[in-house]
Amino acid sequence: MYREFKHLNLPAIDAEILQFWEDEKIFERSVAQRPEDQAFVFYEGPPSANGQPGIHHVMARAVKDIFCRYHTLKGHRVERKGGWDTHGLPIELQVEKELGITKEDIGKKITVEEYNQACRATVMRYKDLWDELTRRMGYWVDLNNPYITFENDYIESCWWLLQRLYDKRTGNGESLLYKGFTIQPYSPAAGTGLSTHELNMPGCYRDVTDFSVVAMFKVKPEAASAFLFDTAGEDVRILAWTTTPWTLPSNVALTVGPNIAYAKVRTFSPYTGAPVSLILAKDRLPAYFPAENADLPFENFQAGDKNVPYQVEKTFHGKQLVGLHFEQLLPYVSSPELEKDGFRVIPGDWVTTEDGTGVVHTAPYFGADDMRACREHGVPMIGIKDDKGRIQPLVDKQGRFVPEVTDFAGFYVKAEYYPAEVQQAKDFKPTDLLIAVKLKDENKAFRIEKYKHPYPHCWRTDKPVLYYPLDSWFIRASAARERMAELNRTINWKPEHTGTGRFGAWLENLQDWNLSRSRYWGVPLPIWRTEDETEERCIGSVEELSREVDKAVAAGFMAANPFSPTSSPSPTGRGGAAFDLHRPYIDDVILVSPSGKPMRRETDLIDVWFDSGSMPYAQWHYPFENQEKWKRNFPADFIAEGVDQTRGWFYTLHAIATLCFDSVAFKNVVSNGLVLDKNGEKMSKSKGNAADPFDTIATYGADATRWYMISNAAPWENLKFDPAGIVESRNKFFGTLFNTYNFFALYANLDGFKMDEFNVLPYERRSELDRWIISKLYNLVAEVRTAFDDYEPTKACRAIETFVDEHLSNWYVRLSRRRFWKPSPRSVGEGPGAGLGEDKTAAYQTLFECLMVVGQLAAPVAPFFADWLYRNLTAPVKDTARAKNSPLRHDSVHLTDLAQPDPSKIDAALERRMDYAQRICSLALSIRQKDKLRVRLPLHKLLLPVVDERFIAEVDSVKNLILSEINVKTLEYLTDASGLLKKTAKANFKTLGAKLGKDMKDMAARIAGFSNDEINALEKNGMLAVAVNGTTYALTPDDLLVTTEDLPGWATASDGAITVALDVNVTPELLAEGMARDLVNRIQNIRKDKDFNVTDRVIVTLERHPAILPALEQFHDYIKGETLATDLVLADDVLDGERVELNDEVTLGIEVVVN
RNA sequence: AGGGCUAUAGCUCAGUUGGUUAGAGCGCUACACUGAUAAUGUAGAGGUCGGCAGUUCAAAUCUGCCUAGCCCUACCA
Repeated sequence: MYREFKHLNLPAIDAEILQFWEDEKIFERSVAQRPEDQAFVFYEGPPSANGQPGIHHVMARAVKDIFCRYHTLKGHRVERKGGWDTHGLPIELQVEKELGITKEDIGKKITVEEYNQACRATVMRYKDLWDELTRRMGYWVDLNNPYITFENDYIESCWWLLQRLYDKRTGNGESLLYKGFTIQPYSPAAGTGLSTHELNMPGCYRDVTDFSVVAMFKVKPEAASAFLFDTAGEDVRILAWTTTPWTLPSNVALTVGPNIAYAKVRTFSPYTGAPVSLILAKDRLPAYFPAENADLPFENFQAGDKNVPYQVEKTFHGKQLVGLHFEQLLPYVSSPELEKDGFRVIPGDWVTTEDGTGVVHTAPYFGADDMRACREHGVPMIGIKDDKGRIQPLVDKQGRFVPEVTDFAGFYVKAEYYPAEVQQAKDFKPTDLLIAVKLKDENKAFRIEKYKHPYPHCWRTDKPVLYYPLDSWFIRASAARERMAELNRTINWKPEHTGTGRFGAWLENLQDWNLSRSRYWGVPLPIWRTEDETEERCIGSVEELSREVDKAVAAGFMAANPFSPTSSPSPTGRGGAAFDLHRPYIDDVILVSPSGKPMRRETDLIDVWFDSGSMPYAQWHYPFENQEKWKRNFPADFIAEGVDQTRGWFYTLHAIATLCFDSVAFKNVVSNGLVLDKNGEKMSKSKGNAADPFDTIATYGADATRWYMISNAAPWENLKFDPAGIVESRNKFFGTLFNTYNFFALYANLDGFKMDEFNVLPYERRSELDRWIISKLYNLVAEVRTAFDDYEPTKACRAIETFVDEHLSNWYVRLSRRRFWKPSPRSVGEGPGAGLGEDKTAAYQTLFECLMVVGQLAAPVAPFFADWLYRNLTAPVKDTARAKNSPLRHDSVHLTDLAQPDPSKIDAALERRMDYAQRICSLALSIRQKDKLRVRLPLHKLLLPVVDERFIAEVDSVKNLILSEINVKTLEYLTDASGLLKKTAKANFKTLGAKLGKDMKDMAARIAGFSNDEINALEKNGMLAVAVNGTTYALTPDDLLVTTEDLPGWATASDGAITVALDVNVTPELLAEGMARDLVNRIQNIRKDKDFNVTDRVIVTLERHPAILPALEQFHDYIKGETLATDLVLADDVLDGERVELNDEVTLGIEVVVN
C-alpha cells in the first residue's frame, strides 16, 4: 500500500525525515557511497558561534546545501567539513562588555591569560543553537569534525603559510611578508590604533568645530615657475586649506589636480595688506573673492579695508604647477633630502574643487592619501631621527609636538588631550589657533576661520583620533596584483558583476594587506626579532620552534623547552603538546639569534581574515597531515557566502592561494544578498523586525522556507522576507505536489497498483497525453540540470513549479482523472498492462515516473519533502527493488542517481500539438463563460478556421482531449475552400524592419488594410510586390502575421493565430444530457458529503420532477455508471434525502444510501 | 566621496539578439469546475516599464545625465 494522508503537514514531514536521516546515517552514506576520486569540493566559510543565528543564515546555508546535494545526486563525493571562526574583534568586544573591562585593563585588572580564557569560553557559546539550526533546516555539513581556528593545529598551518610568504621573494628580492608602517587611526589618549570597525561604531563620527587655515606657500623663482612671475620680485603664493593646522609644520608638498584649472590672482594680503599674487583653483575663486571686488581700484586700497580688490591675471592647468618648489611654511625641521626633493607641487587625481582651494596641503605622516602621494612622487618624509636612525613624526605618541618644533614643543595638538582644567582655563588657546596666529603674524595666512565638520573619535576615550604612522606587518599583496586579477578572471562569479566590478575593480587598486593587530585573542605572529632589529626569524611549525627553543635553552635564554613532552611544564604550567600557542604563553618563548642575541616575538597578532583565508589548508592541518586529502580538495569547486564577504573571506582565500600556490582557491562562487524584512528594511533586534529562524521552520517547515527563499528571487538579490510568501510556496507548490501524490496513492491502492520497474509499458504504447507529460518531464530534467550547473537555483525552482502546477496537476492529472476513476477491465495474462488494462497501467506508470523525477529534481532545495515523496513512492516495492538491485532500491532520494536528460523522450511536435489543445480549450471555455453556458451542458460543434494543413493534422491528433475537456460533440475545420474565412494581416516587424527602415510605418498601415485576395495571392505565389513611398518591396509570407476574423453568426474567440468558434445552439437532447451531468454531480457531492467510500455501491432515489425526466429517460445507465448506483428510482416524495438546488428554477429531493 | 547593485500592476517577480496587445503568481471582484483540492479555470479591475534627453523606421530593452533605495570601501585637505 502507498501511504495516504489527510492533510499536508510539512513540520511533521520534517520531523519524520530528520529522524530517519539520523537513524540511517543518510548524510554520511550519501558522501561515502561516492568515489573519492570524483570529488566536488566545497568549502564552508565558518560562522562565529558567539552570536545567535538569524534567518539570513538559513538563506546562506540553503544556497550552500543546494549545490552540495545537487552534485551528490550527480554522483560526486561532496565532503563538507564544518568549521568555527573563533578569533576576532567581535569576540573580544563581547568579552570585554561582559567582564565590564576595557582594553587598558588587560594585563592590569585581568591577566592576558584570564582574558584569553574568557574569549575561549565565549566563542562556542551558541554552538548548540547553531547545530540545532543546521539540523532543523536540513543543512548537511559535518558537525562532528569541524575545524576550529583557535586550535593549535589550525594555528600551526597558518604559521606555515606565513613562513611561506616570508620566504617568498618578489623580483626585487623583497619578502612577501614585511614590516612597515601605515597611516592608521590612532588614539593618543588610549595609546592604541583603532580598526575601521571601531571607527564605524555609532557615535564615533561627530561634528566638531576646528580652526581652519588657508595658508600661503611662497613659490620659489626658478625656470619652471617663471610663467607665474610677471613682475620682478613679485610675491607669488599658492593657497592651501587645512582643517588640521597642527599638521602644517609637517608639510612637505602641495597636491594639485593635473587637469583642474587654476588661476593666478593679483591682490593684497588680507591680514597685512601687502601686495601678493595668489594661486588657487579657478572654480574656487568665488569662495574667496567676491565678484564685486574685482572692479575695485588697486590704488585706493589701504591695509585693513574690508573689501580687498583683486584681478585674475591668468589661468592654467594644474600640471603646469607640478614640480614647482616653494619655501617651507614652518621651517622647524628639514633635511638635505627634503631640500632637494621636498617642498614642491605634486599631482593627485583625487583632488577636487568642492571646497578648499583645489590645492591640498600634504603631510605624509598624518594622512593615508598624503603618504601614498608622497611615496609615489618620491617626496621624502619629514621628521626627526630616533636612535636607530628611523625618521619619527613631529608629533609623539601622546599627541604632543616634539622639542624640535620649538614654538610649540610639548603642546598637545588637539585641545581635548589636555586635562579638563587646562582646557577650561580662561586664557587657554588650542594649539591649532596658536599656529594660525603665528602664520597670520608672519604673513603666511590668507584666511582663518572656524569650521564645523565630522571628525572620528575614539570610542573608548571619547577623544579625537589622529591619523598617525604605526608599525605593522604587511603581506605584499600588491606584488601579485596582476596575477590575482588574471586568476580572478577564471572564476565563475554569481552574479558576474561582483567578480568584475566589486571584486575585480578593487583588485586593480590593491594595496598591501595590513596583517598586524595589537590585540590578545588571535593567531600570534610567528616572528622573533632581536632588540636592535638586525636579526629576525619567522617560524613555520611547532617542531621548528621547539628546535629553536632547545638552542635558546642551551644559550641560557630559556629555562626549559615547554614543547618537549619530556620537559617539565613551562613557567605557565602547560607543557608538551598542550602548550597553548596563544598569548601570553607564546610571548614567554625567547629564541637565540645566529649571533647569540636573544630574540623576542613581535607582539602583534594577525588579522583574523588570515585565519579564514587559510582554511583550505588549515582545516586539514596541511602540510603536517592529510597531504593527499588536501591535494584532492584544492581548490574548491564551489563556495558561497554573503556579498559582504567579497573583500573579506573571498579576498583572503584568493590572496593566500595566489601568493602561496599560484592558484585560485575556488572555481565557482555565489555571493548572496541580504535578507531584509518585508518592507525592505534591514532586520535588527533593536527594530524588532528580525524573523526567528526556529519559529519560521517550526511553523512552515524547512522546505517551504527554503523553497520560498530560493524561488522568490536570485540568491544575490536582496530578499524581502515575508512569511506570506512561505505560505504561498507551501500551498501552491508543496500543496499541489502533495495532492498529486495523494491522488496517485488513493487510486493505486484501490486498484492494487504497484510500480514494477521491470515491467514498464514502452512509451510508444502510451497515450498522447502520457507521452506529452513525459516529454515535458525530460525537458524539465534538462532545464533544471542546466540551471543548477549554472548556479541558478531560482531558475530551477521556477521551472519545477511550472511543471508541477501547470503541466502535471492542472493538465495531465485533470485530463487523466477519468482514466484512474473508471473501473478496470481486469484483464488477465502476463506483461505490462495485464490486470489493470493497458491504458490504466500507462497512466499509473507515467504519473509515478513524473513524481519520482520531480522529487529528485526538487531534492536539493526541498530535501525533506523530496525524501518523504521518494520513500512513499518506493516503500511498497522496496523489498523487491533491493532483491533485484533496481533503481528504486535506495533508502533515500539523496542516495539515488539523478535522472539523466534523454532527448529520445522529448517530442517537440507533440508539445506543440498539446499547446494548441490547451489554447483551443482555453478559448472555448472563455466563450462559454461569456455566453453563460456552463461546462456540464454539452454543445454540438467547435469550428476552427485554419490557414494551413499542418495545423489540421496536429489538432486532429489531440481532438478527443479537446472535445472531452470542453464538452463538445464534434470538431470541424473551416478552410479557405469554404469561402467563409475572412483574414486579416499584420506586419511582421521583425522581418520587415531591417528591409524597410523608414518605410516601416507606412508599410504596416498598408498591410493592415490588405484584402482577403491580397493575402491569398501572397500565400499562393509566395511573393507580393508592394509599393510604399515610391519604393517597391517584395513581401514573402513570413512578412505577414495572418489571423482570421470573427465568423458572423458564431460565438468566437481568438489568441494569436488561433481562432475558435462555438456552435451555441442548445437542443433538447443536449439539455437532457447536461441535466444528466448535473444530476451526477449532485449525487457525487452527496456521496462526498456523507463520507462514503469511493467504491461504495449506492441506491439513488430522485424526486419526480418534469425537468429531469428527459435526462433520466435518455441517460439512465450513464447516471448509474458514474455514481456507482445499483438502482436509480423515482419517487413522488423523497423524505429522508437532501434538498438540492439543480438550477435557478428547480430544487430537487435526492436520497443516496449505501446498498 | 568612490565602486557596485536595484527601480516593470497594490505585493513578489519574469521579460531572449531592440520588433508593435509588456506577462506570471499572490491579493481584489464576478462567474464556473471539482469523488486529488490549503487546489483549479474564465473574465474584470489594476502599468506615463523611476525621471529627462539621445540613438533608431521601432526603446522596458542600447547610450548619456539625473533621482531614490541598498551594499561595500573611504581620514577628502
